[in-house]
Amino acid sequence: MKELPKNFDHAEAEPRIYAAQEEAGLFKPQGEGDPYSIVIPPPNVTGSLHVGHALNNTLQDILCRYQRRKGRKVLWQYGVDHAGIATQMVVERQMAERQEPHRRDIGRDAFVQKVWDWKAESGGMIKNQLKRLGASLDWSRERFTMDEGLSAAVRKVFVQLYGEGLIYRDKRLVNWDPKFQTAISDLEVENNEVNGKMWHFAYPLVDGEVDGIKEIVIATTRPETMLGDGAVAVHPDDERYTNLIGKKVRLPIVDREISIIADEYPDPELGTGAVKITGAHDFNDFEVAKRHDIPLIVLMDEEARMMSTEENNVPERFHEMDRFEARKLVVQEIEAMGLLRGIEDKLIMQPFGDRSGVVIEPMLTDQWYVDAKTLAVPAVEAVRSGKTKFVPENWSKTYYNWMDNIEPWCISRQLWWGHRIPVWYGPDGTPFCAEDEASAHRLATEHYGGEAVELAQDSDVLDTWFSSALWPFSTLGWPEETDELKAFYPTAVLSTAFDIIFFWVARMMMMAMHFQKEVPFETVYIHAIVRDENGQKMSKSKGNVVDPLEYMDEFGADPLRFTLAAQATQGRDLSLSKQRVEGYRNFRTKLWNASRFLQMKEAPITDEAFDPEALKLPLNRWIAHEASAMTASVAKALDGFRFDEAASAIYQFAWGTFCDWYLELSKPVFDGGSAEEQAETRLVMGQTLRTILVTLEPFMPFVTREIYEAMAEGSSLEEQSWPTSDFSDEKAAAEVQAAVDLISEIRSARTEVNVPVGAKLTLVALDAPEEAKTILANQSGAIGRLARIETFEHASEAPKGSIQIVSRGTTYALPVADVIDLGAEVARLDKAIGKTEGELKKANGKLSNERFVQNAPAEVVAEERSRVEKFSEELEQLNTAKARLEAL
RNA sequence: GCUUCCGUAGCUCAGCGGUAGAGCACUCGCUUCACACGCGAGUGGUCACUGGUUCGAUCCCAGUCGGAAGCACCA
Repeated sequence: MKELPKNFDHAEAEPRIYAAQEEAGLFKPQGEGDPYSIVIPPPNVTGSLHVGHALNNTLQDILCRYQRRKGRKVLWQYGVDHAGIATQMVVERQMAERQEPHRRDIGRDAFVQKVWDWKAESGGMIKNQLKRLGASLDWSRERFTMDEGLSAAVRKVFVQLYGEGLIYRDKRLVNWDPKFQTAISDLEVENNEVNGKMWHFAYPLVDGEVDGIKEIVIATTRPETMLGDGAVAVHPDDERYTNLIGKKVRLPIVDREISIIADEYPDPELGTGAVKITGAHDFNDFEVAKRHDIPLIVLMDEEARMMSTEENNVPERFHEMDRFEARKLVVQEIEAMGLLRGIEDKLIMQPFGDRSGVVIEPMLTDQWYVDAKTLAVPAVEAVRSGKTKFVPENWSKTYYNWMDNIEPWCISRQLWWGHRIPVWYGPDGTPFCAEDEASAHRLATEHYGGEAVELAQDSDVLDTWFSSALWPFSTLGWPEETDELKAFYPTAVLSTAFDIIFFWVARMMMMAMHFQKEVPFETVYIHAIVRDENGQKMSKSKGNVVDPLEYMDEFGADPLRFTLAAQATQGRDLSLSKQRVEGYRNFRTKLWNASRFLQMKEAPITDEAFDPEALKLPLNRWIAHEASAMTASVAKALDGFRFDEAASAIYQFAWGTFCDWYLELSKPVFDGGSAEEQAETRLVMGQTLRTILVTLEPFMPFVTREIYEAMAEGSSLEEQSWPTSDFSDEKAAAEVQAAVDLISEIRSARTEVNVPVGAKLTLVALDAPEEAKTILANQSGAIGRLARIETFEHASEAPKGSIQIVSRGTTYALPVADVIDLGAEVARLDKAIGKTEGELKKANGKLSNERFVQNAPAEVVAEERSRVEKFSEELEQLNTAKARLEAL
């Protein structure tokens, strides 16, 4: 044994241990066991570790380390994604800060090179942070979505889906981010409530009055879009407007005639019941416009500035005007024309780009789409049939809900950083989709009858999620048929927060089912959201973001990990508080000190053959019995993703059972036991510590390894397999438990009656049955030391001036003579009597209910009968004790 | 509006048909030879409310109230 220092220095030990393990190749797949794999949800290349990562990676690490102990050949696949918008934004910002030319000035290739340079320098910061956390990822297999291999996978998938008609080009409205000047997905749009206004504008009827009406009033929150109105719609059943349907109105400012049409879309209850239809700038209007063949009039350019063109008829004075300025001007002009009919204040939902923070504009553009509806069918079926399971199960509803309402997936982005769309256009715009330019040329040559032509590649790139949707198999080498793919696909678990079910899980499921004909993972484990200690969602704007690195600095990675695991309950968010982390730091210290105690008693972790059946001392048989129960329950908990239950089972056993009782009860063995008993106890101590360390290692990989190193003779923690002892000895367990109970009751009585802590007492067992006598004899050392009993006696009558306690049917008297506080003792007995009476009454009540006796299962009734018996006896003894006391 | 989830000790949360639990906090005591980041002993709960099912409900069902989240919509 190497002597453990008085304290564990996490700041020194953790990096040292991690480096040694990485060096030793322990994080790579080991051995010949049944493969087990997890792919990390790829962090953004721009990302740094936040508590969500800390939680998710702690849980994955626990699973991986646990499976390694169980002999599985584990691959935990690492990698990051290229985060199209985020990364381009970061690099552009950096260029601006350095006052370098804008990307448009340096051109596409130079800019992309700059991004690669940035990545080499500052990308993947999260890697070292994950190492600090102790994540046992296989770093040697690191992948990046823009790697050559993964890019090849992307091209292959695109080309195949295109060939199958599952990728197509279409002109539709998209969410346009005017800041980044690209389409973004619905999921990157945040809808926020803002204070807005609703303006009422009158559009005059062209042919004069109809039934006394000369105008129709529409309401809008976005006046600038009226310049592109193609119609006014009313509900066909809205009697106010029936006579106006088919009439024309004159659109002010642009001075254009548009029709009043009937459509189911307007809700007569809302606004004025008449809706302006701006097909090119509103998702709902777009649908209406399509139904009625209403022209789509585009008003804005890529920066969401107004345009004045021949097609849109917008007056020249609006040209290149910001959309919000245009709004003011439109209102002004309408008012000047006397057509403003009202302004209301209104809370409106406005879409914002989650990264740019600017108002998103619906824009009519050409984009590439994936036919998600078709791909979703097998992906849904895989979950319905149970091939992939959600844990907790109820998240599958969210998944179905999303999948059942899935929209075409817009995969093109007007960015420079990302996978370029593998489509080339001929001089007449004919698209040729191929995995590389040469193949595109072959297709083109064939198409144009042997003539070689110039081709221009589509300038857009693919949505980042397009490449990360392939992650579970592209990281394993696909489209190559690699050994890894064969061994590790499908993966065992995907662990993630619920907010990514749509973003990612759904898309991985679709791509995997289509290209592998096999699910990407057997289980989707959805973990909680980490909130602050007040249960508030963490956000930068609230300033309540907890930095996991700070906790690691202060307490080390082990306590943070244990805290996260212990709080990772299913179906509930977790609140992370410093106090909690501190508490588990204390647990680590407790274990450390217990190990130092073992060293003091010269009880190392040995490789000696250990057969619990051969143990002699009930104490040792008891702890072996408890230890095997603990390891079984931890395994069961982990198999069911109950990290909280697993953590608490270890904590309970290590502190509550091993330290508080076993080590204390071992002390009298070392005081007065035989040499054999001491040797046996040393052996069992070491074995039990080994069990604790092995089961705790997935949760606290650092301190467990440090202790094991120091305590073990000739073995290392990493070569231990998961303890699977099914040893059990109810008799020994009952005996030790009886002693533990008696000690507790004596301690409790002593305190309540104010017996001085140091006073050594005599314990008199009153008419004890044989069984109790045996236990008393076997456990006198333990009881003597822990309950401060000097002598043990047997009698039929309690000595005068005794505290009396009833434990497991036997009355024990503790003569304390003058020390006794008579009033306190009577109160104590009264309390016990009251409690027992209550229980007795409840049990009797049940048994006197005929229907209970008739209907309840026999064993429940029997249990209740034995409770009555037990409580009656106990009550009698307590009453006798009280009578005795009062007779004094 | 639709769909989830949650109301259990002061706090954070387990439990989920048959004796209410943990950690922290709190109170009292303790230099007991591993540990004061500790040891020992305690205090603290009509398990949100109302009905129903059941021999029996914190647990199942329905509703009410309170809180959170996601999705959709708001001209």
